[in-house]
Amino acid sequence: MKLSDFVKEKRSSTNLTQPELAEKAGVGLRFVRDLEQGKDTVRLDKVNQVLQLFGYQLGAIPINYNIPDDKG
Amino acid sequence: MKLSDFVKEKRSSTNLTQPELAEKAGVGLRFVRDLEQGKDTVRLDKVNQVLQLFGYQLGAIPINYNIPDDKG
DNA sequence: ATTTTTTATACCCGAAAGGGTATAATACAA
DNA sequence: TTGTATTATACCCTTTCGGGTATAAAAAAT
Repeated sequence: MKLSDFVKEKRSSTNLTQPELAEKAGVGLRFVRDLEQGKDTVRLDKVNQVLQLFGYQLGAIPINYNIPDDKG
Repeated sequence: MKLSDFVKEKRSSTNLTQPELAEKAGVGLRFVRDLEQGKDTVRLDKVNQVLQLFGYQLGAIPINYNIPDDKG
């Protein structure tokens, strides 16, 4: 799953708007938008600030490896 | 496992020097060094260029979740 | 110990990320 | 349709990443 879609999905399942997520994560609104639009030149630490809100973080995973979701 | 250690380990298990890895990945030598030194303000796309050489990529993983290694 | 190889730190600089903000576009509700 | 809420795009500006390079430190080899 693409990172951009992952963030979108987690955000909407948490009922957060982009401005709310930005504030909670401590990043700019512009960053949240770039991230959800799939911009891949974003900074690692900023991405992690966002993911941390959902209990996730960036890590190296084998290509084509699927991370199990929260349900198992 | 920390990303910096992951890269170091993969690189040395592939018998590559930092300059060699940089060239193969298409990034600068400075970047490889920053990455292995644990700098967390690096760019996502550049990290992926490096990880791709080892068959890995960055992805959102649950905090405290351990990715199985190549052996299974 | 000495030489060679590899890695770490430091500097300069162009390019671009990211924040703020404004506006347009879209989605949604009434 | 009209009005509201949310998201997308665009601009300006400051900060800094990342490349190149040089030098120092460390590691490895002889």
